[in-house]
Amino acid sequence: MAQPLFRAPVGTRDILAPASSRRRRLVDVFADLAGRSGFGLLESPIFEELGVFQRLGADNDVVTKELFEFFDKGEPPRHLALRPELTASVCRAFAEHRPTVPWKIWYSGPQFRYERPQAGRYRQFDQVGVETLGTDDPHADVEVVGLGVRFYEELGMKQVRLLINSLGDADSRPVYDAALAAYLQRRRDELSEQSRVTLERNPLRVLDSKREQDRPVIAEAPVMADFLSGASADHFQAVTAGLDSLGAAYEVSPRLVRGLDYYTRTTFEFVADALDTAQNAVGGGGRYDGLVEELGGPATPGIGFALGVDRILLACDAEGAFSDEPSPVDVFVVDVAGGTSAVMLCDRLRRAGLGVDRAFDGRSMKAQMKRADRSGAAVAVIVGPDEKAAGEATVRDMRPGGGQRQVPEPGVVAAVTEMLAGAVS
RNA sequence: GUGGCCGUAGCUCAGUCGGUUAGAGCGCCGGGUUGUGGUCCCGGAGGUCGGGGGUUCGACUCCCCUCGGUCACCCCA
Repeated sequence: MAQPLFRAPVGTRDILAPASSRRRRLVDVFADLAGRSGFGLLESPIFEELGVFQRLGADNDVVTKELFEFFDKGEPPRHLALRPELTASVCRAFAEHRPTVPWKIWYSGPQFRYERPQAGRYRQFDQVGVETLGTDDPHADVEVVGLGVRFYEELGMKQVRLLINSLGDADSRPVYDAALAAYLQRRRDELSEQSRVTLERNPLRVLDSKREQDRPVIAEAPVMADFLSGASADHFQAVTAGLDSLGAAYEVSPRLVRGLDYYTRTTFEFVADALDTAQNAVGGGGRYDGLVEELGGPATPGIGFALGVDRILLACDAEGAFSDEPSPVDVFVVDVAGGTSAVMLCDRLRRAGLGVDRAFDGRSMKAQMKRADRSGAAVAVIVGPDEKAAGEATVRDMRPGGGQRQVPEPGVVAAVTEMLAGAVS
């Protein structure tokens, strides 16, 4: 093949129409839902000072191995990184601006992680998300989680499961961590080699292992639920009770720990059962009560989630939800009389608010009609030498069995509008 | 970062034990008498067989390297 000189970098890709408009519609659905729920849009930089992300956890792959880092031309150079996620940026923005609480924001946009691509995983990927900062009211948890549930519903997805757990607070978590570490150490020999390494770095993460060998050990591991402080247990209870009142189905998943280290108390994940790939988590989030403080702000509780746009779309494909919308083109203008009429008619029809397209290069009538057909337009406006001479245009119904009529040029918009309003399949 | 599989037209693929001008479907372009799409028919354009090296009289076919894709691990949305 003729070798292109360049191609999209590994793990990135061009998204062409109509897939691109479908993505945009998905974000629109989310934006609408978040907006109606009192969340305002936060637009934050695509890159931040490296330190912002390093607060996510020193032994986390996302910040240790997967960061796109670079230096700018400052003197001295600033150490920057493309954002691997957005919660840290949100907390940084909160610490910087000190908005009145509760601060409820939503976001969408690309994020970057230097990983090997695979199904549902890209180096540049898109997420939508919400965050509520400044309150640890369990009802805020319910609002956030419930928003996620309703979003999938609005997309028409049916095979999404909500997994939820509590990781405990600053009082209970260390006790559990110690108990878990002790337990895992005791059965260390039964663990996979990988998990033994993980055990040294972060015992909690061992629970995340997908390796068959680790299953028995994980199955019998102590669960956080037994170590929750009274306050944490009450909080979790209130959250699940709230979800019950929403009629939102969920599964308490004692071993759900999630990847980022900053999570406390409520953690949750949305799993798409329609996806038979390894990457079947279409969203996840939780509470991060210490993160703002980590970033130099006032002690501020927070909760939020991020949903993976790419994976959601994959899951939608798998279960046949949120399909492509029909063509945005209502009318196609065919001009075989020099083309000047098309220039004018397209403009006039577009100004009337209609979706209008046309052909170029003075193609034959047959060719232009074919284009009109492919465009999905319900109506074609045809101008040939006869119409041109008479100062008229033919308005043709492209739908099966549709007829056509010739109208004076000034009446084209009205005739088209009328035809579009008429019997539609 | 590690491993498996794959790499032939824009897309999806076929290509016999290595043997002449590398094929199909879809898409694209044109045509099927004088101005009309969708079905049908005819024709056409389009490929240095991912790239490089090697083996051979001869490589799309075999070997090595490399790049890319894909899937899994890891990690995560």
